Amino acid sequence: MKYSKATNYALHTMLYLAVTSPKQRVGVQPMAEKLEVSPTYLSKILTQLVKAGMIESSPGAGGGYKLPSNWEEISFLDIIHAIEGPVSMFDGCLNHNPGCLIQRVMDDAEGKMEEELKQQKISDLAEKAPSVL
Amino acid sequence: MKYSKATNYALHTMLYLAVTSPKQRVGVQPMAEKLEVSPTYLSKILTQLVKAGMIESSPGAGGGYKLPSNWEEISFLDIIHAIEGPVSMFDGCLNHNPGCLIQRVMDDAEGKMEEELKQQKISDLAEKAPSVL
DNA sequence: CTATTAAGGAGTTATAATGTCTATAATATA
DNA sequence: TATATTATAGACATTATAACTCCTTAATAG
Ligand code: SF4
Ligand code: SF4
Repeated sequence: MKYSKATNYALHTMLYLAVTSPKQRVGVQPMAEKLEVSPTYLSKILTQLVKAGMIESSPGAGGGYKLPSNWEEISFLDIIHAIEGPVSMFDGCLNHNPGCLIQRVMDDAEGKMEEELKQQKISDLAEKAPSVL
Repeated sequence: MKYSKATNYALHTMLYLAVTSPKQRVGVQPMAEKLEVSPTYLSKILTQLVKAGMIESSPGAGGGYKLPSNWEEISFLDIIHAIEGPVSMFDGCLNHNPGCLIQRVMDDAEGKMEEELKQQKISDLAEKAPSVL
């Protein structure tokens, strides 16, 4: 029951982009250095974020990543879901009882957490901590 | 980012005990059959629960497990912590900034979930769904 | 055309979860 | 006391997943 390092990297790169360049493009290398992770591995995570619409990419010289136009709406939950997938954290139900209580309690609790993560926008953090990285 | 099967088993055995025998002792075998898991593996999980004070055990003939006297106070969170440990789900902080915001947001969100899990008692489920297993 | 950068796929390694086996300890009962 | 029963413990094996590497391909700017 731990968030993966990939999620950690994703959150940090998003914050990095929000702080340093809402408009300019940034390549993998500088971010990989900051996070102390290999560029190739971080690249995979960034590709996942692109597919989820969290960032935009362009190849070639002068290319790199940048935030999309709606970046101020992006929440922690969006980023986490982009990496971890939207699946439920608990799926121990054998379905021998429709509307079971164990499953419902767990889902409800997870819902509370997601509610909070949905309200936390990456743009808020960029304002409050402009030099966090 | 998924709860382990062990946590699933733990929750189910606790509910089993709460429903079938708040006072009588139950061995591993019947529970292992219900959950379709090997008795030896379930045994380890039960031992963890014993050490955490979630259940009480006695060896020998006629032995087995039973709930402690304060069983009505036991919450989902207690059981989950007994298995998963009390550690934070997110620890991606390199500590290069005291009171960082990413870590705080994640911890706050986790706190919301735990708050909910703390309020959900296993005894409530036993009342509401007496024949769930 | 060439340098630069992202994307994709196949593989490897590391780590943790899951499960098995065997031996030991404790208890009730005959 | 002797025996059957049950939990506990540790070492081990297996499996699943995360984490990471390497190499190739595609796209773009100049
Ligand atoms: S969560 Fe409920 S319905 Fe699902 S397997 Fe467990 S007891 Fe049965
Ligand atoms: S969570 Fe904040 S302080 Fe910790 S490593 Fe990330 S940016 Fe730095």
